[in-house]
Amino acid sequence: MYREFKREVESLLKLALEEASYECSSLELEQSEHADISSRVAFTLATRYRKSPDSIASDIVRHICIPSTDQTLIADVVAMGPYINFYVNDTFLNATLQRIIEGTTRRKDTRDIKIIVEHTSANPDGPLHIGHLRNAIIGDALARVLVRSGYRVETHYYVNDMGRQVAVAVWGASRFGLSTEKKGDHAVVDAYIAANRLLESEAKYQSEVETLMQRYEKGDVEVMKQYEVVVQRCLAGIKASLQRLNIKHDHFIFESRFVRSGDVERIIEELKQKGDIKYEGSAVMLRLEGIEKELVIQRTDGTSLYTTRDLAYHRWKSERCDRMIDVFGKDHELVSQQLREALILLDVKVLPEFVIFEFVSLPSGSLSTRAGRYISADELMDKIEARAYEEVDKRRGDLSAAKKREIARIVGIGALRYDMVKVSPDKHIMFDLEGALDIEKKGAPFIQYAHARACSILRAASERGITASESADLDLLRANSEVALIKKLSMFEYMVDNAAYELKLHPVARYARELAESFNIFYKDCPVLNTSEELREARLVLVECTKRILGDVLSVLGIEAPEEM
RNA sequence: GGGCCCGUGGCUUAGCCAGGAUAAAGCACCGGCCUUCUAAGCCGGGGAUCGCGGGUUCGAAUCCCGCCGGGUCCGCCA
Repeated sequence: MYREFKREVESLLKLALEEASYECSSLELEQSEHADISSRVAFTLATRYRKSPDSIASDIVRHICIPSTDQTLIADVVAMGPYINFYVNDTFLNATLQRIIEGTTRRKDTRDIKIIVEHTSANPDGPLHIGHLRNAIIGDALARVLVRSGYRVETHYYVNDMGRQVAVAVWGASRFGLSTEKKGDHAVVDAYIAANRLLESEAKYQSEVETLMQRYEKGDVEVMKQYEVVVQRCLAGIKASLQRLNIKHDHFIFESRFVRSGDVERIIEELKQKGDIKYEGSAVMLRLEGIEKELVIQRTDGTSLYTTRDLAYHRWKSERCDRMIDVFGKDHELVSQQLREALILLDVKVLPEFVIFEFVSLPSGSLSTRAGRYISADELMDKIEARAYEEVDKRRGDLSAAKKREIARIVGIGALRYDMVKVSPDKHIMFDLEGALDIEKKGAPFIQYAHARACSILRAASERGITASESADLDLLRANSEVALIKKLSMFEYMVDNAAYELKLHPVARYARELAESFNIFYKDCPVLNTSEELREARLVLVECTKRILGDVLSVLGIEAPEEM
């Protein structure tokens, strides 16, 4: 509803500026603690028209005419010094609640734009670790935000099955076997680590790995079968981990398909024609506009490279969507620029947009699957759920063990997901396990708790045979904490649209926390069940609306909303 | 060496792109609040020359230049 309010303010302000004959390019509207929306346009005009900002502001306000219809959402506009402050009216507050109750805030497929979001895409050589988790959680939440904002979204996991790493894992599996006891990804990583150790000490095995890669690229049936077993077992494990996190990809795209289909070959030929090419022996390098480092597109032995296969994948994607977004770690930044430039060269119309996030490192140093220096996502989830269980057990001894486990799962995974999206992606994260286990008070559990409280009130009401009624008199909701809460509720769609536009999630995480906070203050201030009948009906509507939006904002972040905790 | 990112109370961050109203939160710390819908809560308090130095501006955490500290990339790896 905030969006509608802002639009009305924009049109009124624009009109007033015309009538007062001021010209400016921007209305300079901003959210403010002093008003529901505020314009500082008077500052800009002051320089040009050589008048004091204060007098310009009051001049503009004199020209603003708030319509007297019952459609308007604006109660008042005042000049506070140089600022022009707008305030919402009762229509706005009531309409906010009505729209939530009617469910008209949902905007499914309203944009008719299809976006492919690629995320996670960890090599199938072992389990996911914290670094992959940041990628997966950002990617998944981004996809959810985009869906909620009205886009059609498809999520991809790009499987690098042709790289050296996987070849090493396959080689290791054939030499050491794969544990049948362990979860697939953990079984594969054992073989992978053992293989790396052996390869480091005895160089003679290197050629065996290379042979394996060449045979796989050529489509050797026997080698393909070997790969199939290893990759599928590993992916099965990875999928299971992702499922625990509430993450599911629509498609797993194997890079090998682009080699086998001849697409990679075609790309290389086209680049040779269109690009600034340099040969070094039989290797082919491509010079790209504005990038110092040239890109190798074909190796001396004629086999393909990751970037070339990725080019084929992106061109293929571009024919299937209107926009594509790749979630990449910071280490892929240069690659992403090369990718983009090469795609332009290939005349691809839909270019990838990149969401780049900074690294996650351990106090002991950077992460390395190869060296076995990582905390697996599974281990982390186990620990965090166990920690959450202690907390639930302490507070809710009355519940069954199964119920407590369920709540611990929701709270633990929620806390993990929230931690990953609450900060800007370009902030480096030093991962500290103890810190993560110490479930932050104002993180996901805080928001989930507010949701559980809302549910608890509604449950108690329905036990007494009272439900949120449509005939409730919403004009009764005018206590400070009630108004503050309704205003927060009105911001939800606006926040989501903004996040979808900026491709940034942390403002949504922040909003979720603020909404929970507003509800907690209301909860303290305003008894719902224990008050007059009219007020009770109205407050139940507010509680119902808050429960829905809390549930919605959590769901946009991929976090479950418990009914009790 | 070059590119990119980060540097805001003891700790973790928001605000920076589109400069303006007392620099905003959380954790930690101190003090209050459970005979009323879950205290994973609420209320109050102390604590920051926004890394440093210049510049632009009526006005700079925000823009520009130069430093300093930290990270990362610069493979015929992915």
